[in-house]
Amino acid sequence: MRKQPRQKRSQAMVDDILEATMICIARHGMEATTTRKVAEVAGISVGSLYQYFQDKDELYEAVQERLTDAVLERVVQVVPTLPAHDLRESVRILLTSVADLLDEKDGRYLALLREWNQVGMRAGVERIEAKMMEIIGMQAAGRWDRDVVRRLPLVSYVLINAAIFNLVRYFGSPSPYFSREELIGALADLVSAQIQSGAARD
Amino acid sequence: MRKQPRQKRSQAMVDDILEATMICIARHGMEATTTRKVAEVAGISVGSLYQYFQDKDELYEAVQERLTDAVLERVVQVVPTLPAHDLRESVRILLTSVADLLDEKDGRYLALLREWNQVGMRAGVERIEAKMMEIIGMQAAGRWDRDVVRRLPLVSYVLINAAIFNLVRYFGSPSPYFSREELIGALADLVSAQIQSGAARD
DNA sequence: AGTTAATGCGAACATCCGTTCGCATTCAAT
DNA sequence: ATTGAATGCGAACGGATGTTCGCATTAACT
Repeated sequence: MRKQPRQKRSQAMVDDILEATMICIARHGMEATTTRKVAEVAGISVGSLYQYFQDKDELYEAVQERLTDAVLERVVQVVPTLPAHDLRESVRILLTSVADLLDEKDGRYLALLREWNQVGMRAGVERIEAKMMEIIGMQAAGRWDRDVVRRLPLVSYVLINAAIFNLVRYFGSPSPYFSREELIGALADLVSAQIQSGAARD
Repeated sequence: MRKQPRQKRSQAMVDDILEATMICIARHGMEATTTRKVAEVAGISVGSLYQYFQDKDELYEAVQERLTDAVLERVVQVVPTLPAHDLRESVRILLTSVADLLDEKDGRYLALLREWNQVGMRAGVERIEAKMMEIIGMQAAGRWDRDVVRRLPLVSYVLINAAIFNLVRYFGSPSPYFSREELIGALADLVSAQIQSGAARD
């Protein structure tokens, strides 16, 4: 990378490049995404691409950060509205806001989230997980009894992963047997029931 | 592919090649796995590889089938023992048998399952899912009340995905806060509670 | 032992990849 | 309008990849 972008045109370019990268990944997956294709979709040259990103990895890191930021932004946006609802409805609202994001822009975010196990992508899932843990923790504070809180880390882990991967899987190839809303409803049931019950075991 | 393997040495070779492919994927991921590396690990030449597999894709398909077969074999093996236990214990046994497989052979199966969203790999997850649905259905037959059974497809879908991806994620990078057994326990709680309760909603 | 078909090999080929670099263009400041 | 820096370009480079093909080796059968 030669320098930080100083002129307006180049700042817009960084944005175009990231957007183009996401489009490429959404179209043909991460493996088939090349610097040349990204440049082509962005309407620039490969050379310009390398002025703002040291290498392909750095490009992917930036794009992953974009995904994570987008998810977290949605989540944070709805958090203030949650105290007005019961647990199940809160979960439903939360999941719907993420699901809406995955539906946007021809599934650009969805395609990215699907590649979570690619090197350099895992950090994103961990950031999302951490934020969700925090939100659950806030809901729990002083309201639920000790036993529920004690098992919260494990239960949260399981539930967050369950929610994320069910959404990714369903949106990637929706089952004809139930709708998006039914899926989210089932997940909301799952999460709220499991948290409130405190999990049957000792 | 020139011909079907007729001699013993060549039949063993097909096996070596598949094993080598899995080792390569486990070591450096699917993206970094090349025909040359596979041949090297298998101790053969690239030319020989192409005698038994038309192209790289066919190799991957075969390897994915291997993974699916291995998982289903384990599952089918423990199914007859399930009626002796309650639902939660049944789920625990089932999950443990899959988890054991993922632990085997330096995580060869785990690495493969992580790449489920790669093209040509999704069929495997669907086969596993179908089998699990069948098992759950058998357990349900005549034993659970109508309302539980009616919601079974959706609830099963959610729970199976929750179980698979929680296992894959945990085994891929285990959390230091809880053990493998605790994770499986939590999943068993989740699945059994959710199925038996019939899900709180209408 | 000799013959033939099956099997194994690996250098060679075309293609594509990530990345670089010298040059052309544009911008901002004078 | 001139200048010097910032930005944009794309042909070119070295290396890796999937795949092929003619030849060497091995097994099976007479």
